[in-house]
Order: sequence, then structure tokens, then C-alpha cells
Amino acid sequence: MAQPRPRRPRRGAPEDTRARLIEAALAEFNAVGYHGTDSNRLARAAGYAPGTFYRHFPDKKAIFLAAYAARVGRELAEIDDRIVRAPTLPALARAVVAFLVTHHRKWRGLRASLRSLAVTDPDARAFQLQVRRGQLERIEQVRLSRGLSARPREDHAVLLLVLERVADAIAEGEIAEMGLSERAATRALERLVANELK
Amino acid sequence: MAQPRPRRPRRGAPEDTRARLIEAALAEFNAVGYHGTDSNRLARAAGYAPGTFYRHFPDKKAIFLAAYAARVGRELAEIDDRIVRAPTLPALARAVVAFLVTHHRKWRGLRASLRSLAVTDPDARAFQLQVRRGQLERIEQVRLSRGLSARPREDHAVLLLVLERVADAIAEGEIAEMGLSERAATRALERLVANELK
Amino acid sequence: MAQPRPRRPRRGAPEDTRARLIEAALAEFNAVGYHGTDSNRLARAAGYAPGTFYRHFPDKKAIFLAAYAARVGRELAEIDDRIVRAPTLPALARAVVAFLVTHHRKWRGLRASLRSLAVTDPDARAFQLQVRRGQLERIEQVRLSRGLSARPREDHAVLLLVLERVADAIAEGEIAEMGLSERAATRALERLVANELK
Amino acid sequence: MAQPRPRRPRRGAPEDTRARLIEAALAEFNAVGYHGTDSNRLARAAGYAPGTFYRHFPDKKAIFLAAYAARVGRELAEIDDRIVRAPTLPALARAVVAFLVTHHRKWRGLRASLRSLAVTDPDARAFQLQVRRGQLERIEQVRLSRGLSARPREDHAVLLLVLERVADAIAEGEIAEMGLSERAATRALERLVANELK
DNA sequence: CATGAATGAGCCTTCATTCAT
DNA sequence: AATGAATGAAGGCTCATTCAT
Repeated sequence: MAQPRPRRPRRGAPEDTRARLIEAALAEFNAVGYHGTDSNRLARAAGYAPGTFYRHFPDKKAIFLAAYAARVGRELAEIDDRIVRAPTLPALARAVVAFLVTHHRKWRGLRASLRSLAVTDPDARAFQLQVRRGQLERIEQVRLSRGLSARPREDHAVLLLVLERVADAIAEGEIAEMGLSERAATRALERLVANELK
Repeated sequence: MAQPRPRRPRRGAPEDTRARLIEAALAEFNAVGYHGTDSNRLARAAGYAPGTFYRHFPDKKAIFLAAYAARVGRELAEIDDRIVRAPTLPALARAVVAFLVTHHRKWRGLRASLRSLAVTDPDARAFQLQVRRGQLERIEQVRLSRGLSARPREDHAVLLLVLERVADAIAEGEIAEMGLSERAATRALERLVANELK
Repeated sequence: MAQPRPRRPRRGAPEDTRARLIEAALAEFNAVGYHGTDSNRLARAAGYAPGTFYRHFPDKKAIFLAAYAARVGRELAEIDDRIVRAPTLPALARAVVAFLVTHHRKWRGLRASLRSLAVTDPDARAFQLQVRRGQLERIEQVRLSRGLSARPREDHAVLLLVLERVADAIAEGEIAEMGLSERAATRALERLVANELK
Repeated sequence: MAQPRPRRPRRGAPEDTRARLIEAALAEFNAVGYHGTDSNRLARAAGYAPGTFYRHFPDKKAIFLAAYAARVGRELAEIDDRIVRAPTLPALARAVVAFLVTHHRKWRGLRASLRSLAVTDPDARAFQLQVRRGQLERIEQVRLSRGLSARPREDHAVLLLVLERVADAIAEGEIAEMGLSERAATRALERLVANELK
């Protein structure tokens, strides 16, 4: 019931407050979904009062999108790092798949919330598209930096979608629930990625 | 006061009422998402008073799942029909992809709602799994009926996921929004399916 | 949850239907209080549909009062019988106290409901008064029939109240909950009654 | 539209709000019974919006019990004061009876509601028992402080019940309605109390 | 007479948001 | 900047009652 209420420093740099609110929101939204919390709870979880929330975000949707963006930003940096380090294409495929499965597992709730919001909310939809575009660019940069020849962008898009969806299925336990081997599915996905990048 | 047509009871067999409620719910949920309506609105949309809703469904989640199940049932019958009629494997692939894109386009909101519900709600999750299992079985039956050799079930699962996700992306306009050709993506998907079924 | 629904004969003499409804109402109201059931449940418990209820009673309050009256009528007949049989005054006191404790125990919920209804509802209040008057008359008849001299009616009224309240306390377990002996309380009450009737 | 004074928040210490809610609830419950109001009405009666109610009480039952407890607390202080001042036993009896009749008259609705709630609600029942225990202790303290010899606790309990019930009957007008003299009943009750305390 | 589907006002409760402090 | 009490529209659900069959 009553959480210990993380008493954080009152009065600090606005960006610190904002950052704390975002961190708390990330955890909350991911755990219980967009519709599973409310702005008061978000504020409390960050150690603030309800009113403080509205000093930093115009509404609940705004903090959701901000939190999602923050997570994507961090994730991008991490995955870039791994891509750069990968010595071979198969190693790169393994690294990417492993990373995605891990992150999708971790952020399952957050991702599902964005998807569902994006159906009816134009802002969420625009945001989603922007994230997707970033991913697409990334793939192309990787191919370029590896000195691979050009390919139709549709192929990259499909690769992206497949990666996302299968990683999701593994991460969310759908594969296991269907009585299948997560390991086998992971291998299949790795092969597919390596193949597509060739 | 103004009595804008008192909506005298549309009496009839309970199953008719139930069917009308489900039909209305299907449209509502699909249009505005699970969290975008409420039981009163659902009842009104079907031409009933709020109380009527609760004579037929214990709560909002129940009608959502019932509506989803109804849609899946109908869809299954339709797709089976097309599969049976397809003379060749490529024709089958085309038929299935075309069907899925159409249906995902149509039921976008409903599908996103289930996905998001399934993250936190055990009933929704169980239901989702059951739907997925039905699809998996279907693929295997198709292979069997076409006299194709056995294959690891993981491959079918991956095919299912890819089909679902790419069809979604086309249907939801993600492909177009990324500046890509829906036609090209559709072709790519068809090839993939035909290949997987071989 | 779902009671077996006591399928009674449909279509019978109206008074039979009424009697069945009253019997079911008696049990329901007593078990869960006036506000603890609803007219549909009452009807179902008697084996009828909701509409049938309103053919026999104008509303929920009416059946409550009717049920209460039925119970009082039966109780009166029973207690008269015991009073007549009692050979001595102490025996009479014992019989009356025993009877009251038993009945208050049994009809605890019903009695509390009437009391609470009577605070705000004029009909319930009128009914309650009428019951009380009947009891008062009864006491006086008893004294007369035993050839006892007259006494101020206030004394009888007080006796009535004391009997009622202490019997209630024993019946409802208040005595026991206070850590007291029900037996001792019963004896005290019996002495009081015998004394008052002298 | 008309803005009939928007009731700008009566901000202040939460305990003040709570106190106002309790005061309003006391009046409301007493006037129309537990089932005669609702939490929105209670809030409005105290000058607040519906939501405010739930910041201070988890539900309707909670405020009912809190209100009852508040009333009992005040009553206890008052009656103690009178008991202490009473020079003789008969004076004490008169004071107590007068006090009880007055208070029962005033709190008739509240008391009936508790009684009826206690039949089916365990919390209400526990609360009721606790109140009763407080009263029992009080009687014993009075006897002690007056230097009277010990007596079986059952006698005190019976005294309590009789006091309560007869005071109720006078207060609620039952005596008058039966065509009896309230004055005579009061005298009878006073004698009984004085006698019991001896 | 009996049915039971339907009604709809209304109760309980939540939560995104405001604003006086 | 931060607070947090207060708001009030609105959602979920109930139940006394009606009426077409």
C-alpha cells in the first residue's frame, strides 16, 4: 500500500526535478501501463507533490512521451556501442538480438502503452514514427560503415519490424507459452539479421 | 423535458441483445481503444440502457474479450476459405497477406487494445495466448493439407509473428509514413510467406 | 453465487404465490437485512420472476412489513400457547424469557431492519407501534386471566421494553461479548418478569 | 451557466476538513439514516466536492463509525461531568436518565443505523461492542468512586440495557404513542437506576 | 397470472488538474 | 519552485421498477 515515499531534496534545479519525475514515470508506466497509474502517483513516486508534476509537464501524456524518449535515447547510445565493437556480421547480429530481447523484456509495459496510445492519439503516433525513423537511419549507417552495398529501404524496414516483433515475442514469453524454444527462436532471428545485412 | 424517443425496449432473445452489444463494442473499441469508451457508451451504442450491459457481461473486460473472440472466429472462417481456394503456394501467400493487411487495417484499434491489456491483465494474456495457439495450429494444418514436409514449429511461430507485424505496419500506415512503398513491402512479405511454407 | 433457483409451480392461487414470496422474503431480510437484498432476489428466492413480485406487492417495503406481520402473527400464537400452559408465575416467566431469547436470536436481522426503517419511514413506524400495542394488550390479558390486580400500564410498558432489550442482548451475543454469563442474565430477567407480574 | 458561488476551496488543516465532514455526517446520518445518504451528499453538506470525501475517509462506513465515535466521546465527557456533580444517588439517577433521554432523542437516527449495520457488518459490530464495554467500565467506576460494594457485572449490563431501551422508548415517542405518560416512565426508570446502584 | 429483458436514476469511487499557500 | 488540499466530471456498477410477451 503506502510506499515509503522517497523523500528527495525539495527545491533543486528544475532539470533535476524533471529528471526525477521522468525516472519515476518510466518505472511506473512500465510496470502498470499508461492507464495503470495517475499523475499523483507519478509525482509521489518521484518524491514530489501532485502540483509539482504540472509545473514540469503539461499533462500525463507529455511525461509519458518524454520518458519514452529518454529511454530510447539511452538505448540508442548503448546499442551503437555494441554495434561498433562487433568484429563480424554474425557477432553483430548476435549482439543486436541479445540487446533487443533484453530491452524488450525490460520495457515491455512501456512499449505496449505507446503502441496502444498511438492508435488514437496523434501525438503518440507522431512520436512513434519519429522513433522508427531514427532506427531506420541507424540501420543504414551501419551498412554504410561496414562498407556494404545499398539495398532497398523496404528491406530494412521489414528487418526492423521482424526484429522488433520476434524480440518482443521472446521477451514477453509468447514463444515459451506456445511451448517453443526461445533459444531456437533467437538463433533463427540471428540468422535472419545476418542474412539481411549481407 | 424533451423525450428524444424513449427507446422502448428492444426485447428479444438474450443472445440477440448480446450479439448487438458485441457488435457495437467491436466498433467502439476498435475506434477509440479499450480505455476510450465505457460500458454506458457501449450499451447506448447498441441501443440499450446502461443496466442492460450488466445483464449480459460482468464487466467491460468481459465484453472486450468476447468481442475480440467473435472477430477472431469470423476471421478464421474467412481465411480458411481463401486458403482452401488458393491453387498454388504463391497464390496462397498473396491471399493470406492481402487478407491480413485488410483485417489489420480494419481492426487496428482492437488489436492494439488487446496487446496493451495483455501486459497487465492475466485474463487478456491467457486469451491472447489461446488465439495465438489457434493460429499456429492453422499453419500446421495448411502444411499438412498441402502435403508439405514437417518443419520445426519455431519457424511457424516466427512466420506468424512476421506476418502479423509487417501486415500491421502496412495496415497502420507505418510503411507509408517512413516514405516507403507499401506495394514493395507487400511483395516482400508474400515472398517470405511462400518461402516459409515450402 | 447461483442458487439452485427453487422451481416452484408456476400459476397457482395468488395467495399461494404471495405466501411463498413472504416466506422467502422473511428468510432473506432476516439474513442480510432490508438493504442487503433486492426485490429481484426476493422473487428468485421464492421461485418467481421479478415481475411477479410486483403483481403481489407494490414495493419492497410492503413485502417487508407483510413478512414481519406474518412472523409476529405466528409468534403470538405460539407464545399464547405457552402462557396458557404455564402452571405458575415463575414457570410463565421462564417460558416467556426462553421463548423471546430463542425468537430474537432467530429473527435478529429482521428486527433490526424494522427498527432502522422505523426511524425515517412513517409506514414502518406505524406498523411498529401497532405491534407494540398488541404486545401491551397481551400482557394485560395475561394479568387478567391470572386474576392479578391492576397496575399502571407504564409498568407493563417498561417490562415489555426490558424483556425485549435484554432478550435481544442475549440473543445477539452482546452479553457473551461483554464477557458475561448468558445464564446469569437469563435468570435475572426471569426474576424481573416474575416480579413485575405479581 | 449560472455559477452559484463556485465554493472556492476551503483550504485548511486536513483535520479541520475531517472535522467538518464528520459534523455534517453526524447530522445527515442522524436525520435520514445510514442508507438515506451517500458520500457525495455528505461532502456537499460539509461544503466540499465529492472527491474530498475520499481524501479523508476510505468509504461511507468509515465516516459513519468515525462520526459515531466522535459523538460517543463528547457524550461521555458530558455525562461524566454530571455524574461527578450529582450530590446524591437519586440525583445521579435523575441526571443520568435526563441526559440519556435527551441524547437518545437527539441521536435516534444515528443509533438505529448503528444497530442495523451491526447485524451484518463485522466492523460495525466490533465498534458497537467497544462502545458497550466503555459504558460498562463507566458504571463500575461510578460505583467505585461512590464507595459502593461490588456487584455481579451482569447486573450492570442489564441496567445498561434497560436504561438504553427505556430512554430510547421515551425519546422516540414510543411511550407517548402507546398512550402512556412519559413522566411516569421516566420516574420508573430513575427509581430502577437508583436501586441498581445501591 | 407469470415472465424476464430492459430500464435509468443514482450511488460509489477515481483521477487529471488547479490554485491558494 | 514546491506544496497538497480540493475539485468535479465521469466511469463502473446496482437495483427498484416497468411492460411487452
